[in-house]
Amino acid sequence: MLRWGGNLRYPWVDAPASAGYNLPVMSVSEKSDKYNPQEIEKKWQDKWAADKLYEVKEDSPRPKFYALTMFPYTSGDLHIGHWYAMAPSDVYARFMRMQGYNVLHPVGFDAFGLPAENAAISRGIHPYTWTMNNVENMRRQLRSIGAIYDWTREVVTCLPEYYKWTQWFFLKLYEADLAYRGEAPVNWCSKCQTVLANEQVVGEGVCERCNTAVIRRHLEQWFFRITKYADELMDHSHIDWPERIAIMQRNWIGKSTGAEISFGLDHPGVETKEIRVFTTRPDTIFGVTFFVLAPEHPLVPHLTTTERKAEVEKYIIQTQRQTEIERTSTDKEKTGVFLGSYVIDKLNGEKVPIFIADYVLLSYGTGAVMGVPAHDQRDFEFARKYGIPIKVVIAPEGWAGEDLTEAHTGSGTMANSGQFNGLSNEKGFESICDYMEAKGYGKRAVTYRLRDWLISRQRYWGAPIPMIYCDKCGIVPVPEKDLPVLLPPDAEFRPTGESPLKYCESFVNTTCPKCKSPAKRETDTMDTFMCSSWYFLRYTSPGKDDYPFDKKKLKYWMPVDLYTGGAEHAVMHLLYARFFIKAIRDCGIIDFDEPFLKLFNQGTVIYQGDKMSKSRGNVVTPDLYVSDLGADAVRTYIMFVGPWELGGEWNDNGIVGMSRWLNRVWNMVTAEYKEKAVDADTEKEARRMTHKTIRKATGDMERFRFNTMLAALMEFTNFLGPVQERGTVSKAAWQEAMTTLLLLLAPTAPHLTEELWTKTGNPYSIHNQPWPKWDEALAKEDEVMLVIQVNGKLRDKVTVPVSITEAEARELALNSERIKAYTAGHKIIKIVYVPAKLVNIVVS
RNA sequence: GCCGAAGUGGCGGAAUGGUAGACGCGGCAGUCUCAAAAACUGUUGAGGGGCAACUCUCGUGUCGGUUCGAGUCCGACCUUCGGCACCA
Repeated sequence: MLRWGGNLRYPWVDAPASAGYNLPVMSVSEKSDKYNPQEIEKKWQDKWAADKLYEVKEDSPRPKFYALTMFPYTSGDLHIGHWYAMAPSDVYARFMRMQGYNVLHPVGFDAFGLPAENAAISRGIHPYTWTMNNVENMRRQLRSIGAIYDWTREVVTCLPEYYKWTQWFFLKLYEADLAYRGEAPVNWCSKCQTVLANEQVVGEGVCERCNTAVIRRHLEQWFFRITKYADELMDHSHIDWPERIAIMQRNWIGKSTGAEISFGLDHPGVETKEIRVFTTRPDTIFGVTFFVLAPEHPLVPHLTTTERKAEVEKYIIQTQRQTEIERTSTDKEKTGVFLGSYVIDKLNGEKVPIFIADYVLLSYGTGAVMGVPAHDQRDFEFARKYGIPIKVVIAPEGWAGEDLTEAHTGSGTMANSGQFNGLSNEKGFESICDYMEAKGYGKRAVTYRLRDWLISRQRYWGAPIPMIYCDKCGIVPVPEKDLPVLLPPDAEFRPTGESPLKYCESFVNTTCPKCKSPAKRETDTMDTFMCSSWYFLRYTSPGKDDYPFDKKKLKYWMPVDLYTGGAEHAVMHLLYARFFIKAIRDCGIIDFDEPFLKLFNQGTVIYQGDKMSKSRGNVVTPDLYVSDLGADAVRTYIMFVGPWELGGEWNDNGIVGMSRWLNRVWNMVTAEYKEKAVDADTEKEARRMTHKTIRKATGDMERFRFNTMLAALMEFTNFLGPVQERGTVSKAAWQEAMTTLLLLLAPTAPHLTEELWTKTGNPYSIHNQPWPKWDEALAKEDEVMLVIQVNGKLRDKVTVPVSITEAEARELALNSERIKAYTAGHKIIKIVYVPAKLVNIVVS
């Protein structure tokens, strides 16, 4: 007997043989009552919980599988969007469980963050109360899904037992010099009164949370050195992630390879004798005709001549006044001002005028740019506007010295470049770099768009950064034994938006751990993405209180085998978590490189033209559907509407169809089956359908194609309906079909199938049964429809045995009366044959 | 502007380069009923021909191409949605 399927490797799931007649026997009770989802769902949820059916241990002989879904933020209500994330992932986790894995599928709450604090300010509720009330409600709603969550492992990030370890990790990163305090221009949201990471500035430069325009401020803040890991984070070759997400991360990191080139400076009263620029095009160095500094560049005041001073200052003020939106608008005309001073191009000794222009950003590269108008479109526009010469040094093909109408950014032959003339620009790139490195004018260099991760937030509702400022000792970390640094419960929430911690004396005033003199605590709290960078480690070790996790248990479960969630986290959570794992690996805390081996992004649920979310005010709660049709119908519908990765507009048009179908399944299984007119063909067909359906459902499950899996199960029941009515198969074949149907449906509709499984005399629980296997020999068709085409157009169809030979098929096709009508009078040029599928007769 | 994904009936959607529209919703007709709902059965892409069993033509965003054969592959374009956006 042939055995197929991905579970071959795991003998302990060796199911009742797939050939089928020895599957558990069903005895159907005479009394077939109605399907009542409300009753059975409650009953089974309670029983599963009481029996600890879904609690997992690390001592299983089965291989582990860590199936993780991004934990929800404690907004207070679970909506259809949450179900769309959680129900299918539960189905997959259940499928893997039936496939013989020891499956960890935990749940928890991302519980720190601004909305809790806003509720405190606007409604006088303490953030803790607001959050924990929401947690309570969401727990209830999560339970109604009927998922296999192991609630003993629940994580709530705002509880001291959790954030103690968030703070501990901060200290470890600080010890490893991966956390530092530095001054930097930061994104400031005046409404939230806090800084934002670059990733949290969205759209046209507005705050991710409140849509307020973000402004720039210079502040001392805490940073993580994520840029140190830029290269490693660019590499997705060891993880199975959607290419789309990998590309988004790589674009965000934005690696540029080029050179750092030194320009000479000889300006009265300025000590600095060089300014460095970063360029990706060192091959165009001979085309430099101007030089640009960012308006905020510290050298600008010193390089401005007296007669240019007024104009330069005016321009700087003008730049500051612009919002990020205006300044970064691509189609804005390039503007700038000449400082009156010059740098020296070291390669040819020429004087190059220095400008400032707002299109040069202090935060990228060195904050200075060499202007090569002939080969950079921005520089080209700038040069045109200010009458700066445009010097071609990379000749485009066929160029005969005429003026360019736009910058030539492609490749070409080096010209006007002294000793490098005649080289291809690619060769010129290398030669010029070699030359500059030899002369000390510059060197090859790499720059990233990625900035260090700014984690300070001027808010109350977050994990306090465990640092102390002492007048004598400077910055002193809180000793590990003093963790957690607790949030003071009595802070005052003012509508000014300022952090309550700043004004909470009992919190701020402390003693220096080193010298014991009076000192002050850091009042900033950590970005919540810090909390979500390690929660999946905590799930492995519930309640551990002397270390963030149990090392053995961590080693058993990590890394996460499958992580599912929305693609909106591509450059925030997913990048931070990867960085965090690499950082603590380098601190010696763990020994793997990536947190999530496989990533799957489900689509977004849209409602009223927008992503469904509480903050957008367009949520649809599943509670009403659940109380009306049952959680099983909602689960089934969510998975049936389309491929999981696509998402789409929410409507409940078809949900009643799922309810109908589940009812049909109920009636079919509970009704007594009577053999009436058993016929060999139908018997064979029934068994074929059973095994074909197992094959289809298994393949679809593996690919997350839940919609087509359910369609296949529906086709199966559509086939079985008349069979049951007419009693045309043996009781054994019928029971095989029923057993298979329930097992295949078990992950999708866990309550209904459990009820029917036990009701028909099978041992509790269906969720401990192995996934059925198919027998390829039984699944195989023995007759197929042979399609006959003439010139690629369908002209006839005949039923033939699968074993038909090419010669037989050709003969059959040519002798068909229908076909003759199309071939008569034409010359047959060739005949294409696809085995047991199609004959195409090509005629003149 | 750049990167990515997607365009198929009234709707959600299905289809290893080989019968387009599986499955479900909705619609229509019927069974049951005093009637309705529920349930069940049949039917349902558009257009044409035939009393009929049937049959022909067109049809997967647009225009080309490759192929015996294209929803599927290639090129150009249009639309929608996500992401990035003066990154030197």
